[in-house]
Amino acid sequence: MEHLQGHVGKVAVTVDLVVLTVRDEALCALVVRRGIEPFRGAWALPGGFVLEDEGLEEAAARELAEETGLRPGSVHVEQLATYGSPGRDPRARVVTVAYLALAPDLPVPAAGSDAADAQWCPVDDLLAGDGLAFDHAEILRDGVERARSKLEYSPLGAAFCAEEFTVAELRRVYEIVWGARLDPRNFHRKVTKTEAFLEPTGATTTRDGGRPAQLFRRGSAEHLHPPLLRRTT
Amino acid sequence: MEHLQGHVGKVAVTVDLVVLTVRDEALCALVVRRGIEPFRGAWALPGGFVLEDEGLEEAAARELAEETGLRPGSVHVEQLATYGSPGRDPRARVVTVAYLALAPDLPVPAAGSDAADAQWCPVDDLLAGDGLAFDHAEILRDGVERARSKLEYSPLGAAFCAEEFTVAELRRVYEIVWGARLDPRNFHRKVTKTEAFLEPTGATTTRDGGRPAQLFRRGSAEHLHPPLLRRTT
DNA sequence: ATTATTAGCGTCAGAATGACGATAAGGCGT
DNA sequence: ACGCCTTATCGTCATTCTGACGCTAATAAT
Repeated sequence: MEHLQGHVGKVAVTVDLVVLTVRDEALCALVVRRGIEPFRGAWALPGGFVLEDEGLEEAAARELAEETGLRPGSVHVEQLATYGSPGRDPRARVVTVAYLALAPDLPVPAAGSDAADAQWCPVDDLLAGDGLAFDHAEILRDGVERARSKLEYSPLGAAFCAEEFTVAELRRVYEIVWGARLDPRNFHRKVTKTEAFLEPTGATTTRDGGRPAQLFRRGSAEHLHPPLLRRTT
Repeated sequence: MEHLQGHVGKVAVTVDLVVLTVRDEALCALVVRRGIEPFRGAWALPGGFVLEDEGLEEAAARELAEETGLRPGSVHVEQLATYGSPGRDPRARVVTVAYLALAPDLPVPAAGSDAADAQWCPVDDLLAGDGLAFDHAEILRDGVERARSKLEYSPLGAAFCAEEFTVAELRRVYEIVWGARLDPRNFHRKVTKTEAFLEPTGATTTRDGGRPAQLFRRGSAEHLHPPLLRRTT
């Protein structure tokens, strides 16, 4: 950190977004089709350059809005990690700061912007093949793993749900993100007994069929104590 | 991610290191005295520019070696977070990728390099005052919080210990990093009963006084199941 | 009304944890 | 050699948390 003269290479800095949602019984990520080389025609994570005088978080929020047109309040965004291998972009040295966003099932990506077409795609499909541009498969993998951990230690599973949701809807989120079945009764006990995890709205719904279920909002808790761990194996 | 032309500002990228160790009953961080403006004379986290054709992790490892002269094997290094507020460096736009390193109590920083003098300083002192350059107080705070969490969910407390250590030495690490007292008997039960947390060496030592204690090495576990949580409050 | 379906409560056994007693095995002073 | 101090390590017991699973409640469809 001693000299700022030009003998050190300046590099381009981008933000890339791992935007996850739960749709059609699958954990899905937002991907855009690349219109130019390299990786023309391949899927890529949405993202773009950090502008001058723009903070990283700010850039991520801007890209997210451009790409999805969602109201900022309803989406959880956090920094994921930074990727800067010299060869990750064949054109030039590019360091990218990846952000993880957890969103409820949104209408449809509002596209409209640069990216030809943006769409939700199951992460299992994206990670199974080799179709993602650059090192985006690695970034996506890290994002998915982070999301899985978040469900254990934080109440952020609710970020995948609508503003108001039932315990069963929240449980489906857990089951789909973790890829494991959970006992409905034990899950119900855990989330309702954990302080500040859920906040009852007083209303009920029958949209899941059967007996009416209470509707909840996200509680004020930041962390889960104790956590809700997957697999005791 | 569509055009790489020059209409986007290129920025300088640095790595900064939060190197933590446990010394003299306190959690300490490695800091260097700044020799030039801005913040001349203030303490700063060690760090430096990422060279061309150098990966981020690689740059962090290089800086760590330059600053401490330690054998790479004995130190745990992981990416912490990236900081890039437009105003964080008054001279120019600088994005820094912070790394967290957990080290055993090393002889003394080998200084020798650029940084005038490097030394260990208790994090409580560093965070109490306002003496850290740039946004390094925020970075350090994040690093300390990450370290505290790591102790809960991973066996990395051992990264603060020598190659071979006793249960009591490991417990002291927890107590100092968390700033809380732990019951020696319950701690002993937890760490010895958790699969692959510790690997017995067969040897014993009396360096802590009293009855000889078994020596252990870090086990192969990556995570703790179930975790070792602080405060049940 | 009957049935299907989901919500939500209750029970019980096993695991994990916190509090803490008791014993083991060294060093040390006398 | 002997007792004492210190720390290591094991054990007990009550409490809490979890997994497995039975049972009743409340609605929609028939």
